[in-house]
Amino acid sequence: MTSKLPDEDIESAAADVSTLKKRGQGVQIVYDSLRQAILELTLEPGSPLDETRLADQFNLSRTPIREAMVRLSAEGLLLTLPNRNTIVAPIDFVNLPFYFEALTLMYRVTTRSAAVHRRPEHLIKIKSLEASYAASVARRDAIAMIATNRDFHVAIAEAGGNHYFTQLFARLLDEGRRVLRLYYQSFDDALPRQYVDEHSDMVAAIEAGDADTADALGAAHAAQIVRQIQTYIARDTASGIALGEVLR
Amino acid sequence: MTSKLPDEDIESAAADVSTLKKRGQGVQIVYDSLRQAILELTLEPGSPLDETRLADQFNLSRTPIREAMVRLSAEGLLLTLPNRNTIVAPIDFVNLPFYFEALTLMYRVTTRSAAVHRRPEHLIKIKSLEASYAASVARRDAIAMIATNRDFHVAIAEAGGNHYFTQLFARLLDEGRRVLRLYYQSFDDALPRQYVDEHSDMVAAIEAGDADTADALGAAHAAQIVRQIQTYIARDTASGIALGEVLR
DNA sequence: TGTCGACTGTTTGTATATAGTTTTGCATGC
DNA sequence: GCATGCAAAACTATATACAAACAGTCGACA
Repeated sequence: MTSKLPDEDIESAAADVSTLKKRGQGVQIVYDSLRQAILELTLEPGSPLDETRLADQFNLSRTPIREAMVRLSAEGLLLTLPNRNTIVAPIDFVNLPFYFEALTLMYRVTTRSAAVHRRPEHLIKIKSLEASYAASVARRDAIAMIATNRDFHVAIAEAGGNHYFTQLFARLLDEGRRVLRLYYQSFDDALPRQYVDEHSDMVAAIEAGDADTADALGAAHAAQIVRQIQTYIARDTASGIALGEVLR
Repeated sequence: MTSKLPDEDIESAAADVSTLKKRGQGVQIVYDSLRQAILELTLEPGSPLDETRLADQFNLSRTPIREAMVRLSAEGLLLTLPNRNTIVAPIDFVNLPFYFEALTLMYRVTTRSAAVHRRPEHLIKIKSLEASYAASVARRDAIAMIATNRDFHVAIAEAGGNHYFTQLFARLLDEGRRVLRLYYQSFDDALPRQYVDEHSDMVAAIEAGDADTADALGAAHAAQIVRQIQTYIARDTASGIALGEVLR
């Protein structure tokens, strides 16, 4: 199965804004579009990006395209092969254990910090995103679920106030969006409901300022996710299908 | 006091390689030069960078200069003001407590992980850098001390094997280089000797595979550094000098 | 004398052109 | 049938050109 070129998807995203782009906005539009396409797997891991083609699709010159690509490379979402082309960073299943380790630590640290440093405006935002997540679970909208779940936890991290943690955590959650996207493609919605409850408990602990409980809930939440993904991968690897497309 | 333009410093660095630069090397050279200049405070925090001038100094066009600057911005070492100029990122003394929090956690996590995952080739590299650090302390070479100390701890993080931790830790240590540079300007060399001993203990714990001891030593090492910098800043803030230049 | 506004110079953001490298396809020889 | 070498195409890295935005200055007017 040869991977088709997802020209139309990106092109449509570009066409929406091609008329009202101003000086200084071009790079941002390209960056946002590509980033979203990568994280939602519209652009498959490993697929090549051609500067000239993207320039045509976005109605820009190659210069802002390159700048957006450099930024995405710096974040690890793209891989630049010198004098060769640039590809979407493959999902690194080999290092998944280290990913889980980092993710778990950040879940704990950010939730704990939020319980200590949260202020009213943080709680408002967190609760709003908690509701958005619950709504997307009710709608069984997998893409919205993944995106709002990410935003929910980033909001908690922001309440913690430590910019270094927030940034690493956001990067981990984004990276995780790609794995989760694979994951959610093949299972019922029983577990997301469980997440809704866990989110609710976390918010309560944060609001109460109970750092230890928040920490424990963060750890449990992380363990939950890790266990599910591991189960999924084990099952999938055993049957030997589907992942081959992405592993390459 | 108006900040002088450190043209010559960067220019000399550029001149060294201007003759033997090849396609694909230009951006890397600019990136490395600027990065080093920023971290060693040759380029003062807050000082502006002019693309055209840098292009002249490096004998390149503005395109590779911009690309290097975009990468440095993504790492937080530069601050881009849209349609205005780009400046060296100021040192954020306000968020220093969060910096210390992150640094301490990473010291603990990386040292612990190293004790678990280290392999012979890691130990060889770590010991080599430990010796380099001791040598630069003996020479009372502050710049080398700071740089090798950074490399020593990054090597430990690499032995831990978790790329996410290594990357955050390296970024924190680099950011710290700028603070330490201020710090080392005004004190005797008694404390670096203490660091040499602490490094030695850490290596021993890592080699023995004693994770808990390694963790504790990492925490103690971090606390040591934090306490010293806090003392320095408190004293300096009290006297009201020197920091004004950088705080702006 | 102070304030507002147009003008000018400087610098960035984007477009286009040029040069150099890698890949790919084909042809030729073994 | 397969390997090897050459040529052309494709694409990237860098250079240059152009246009928009902002900062500072000077002058007009209140």
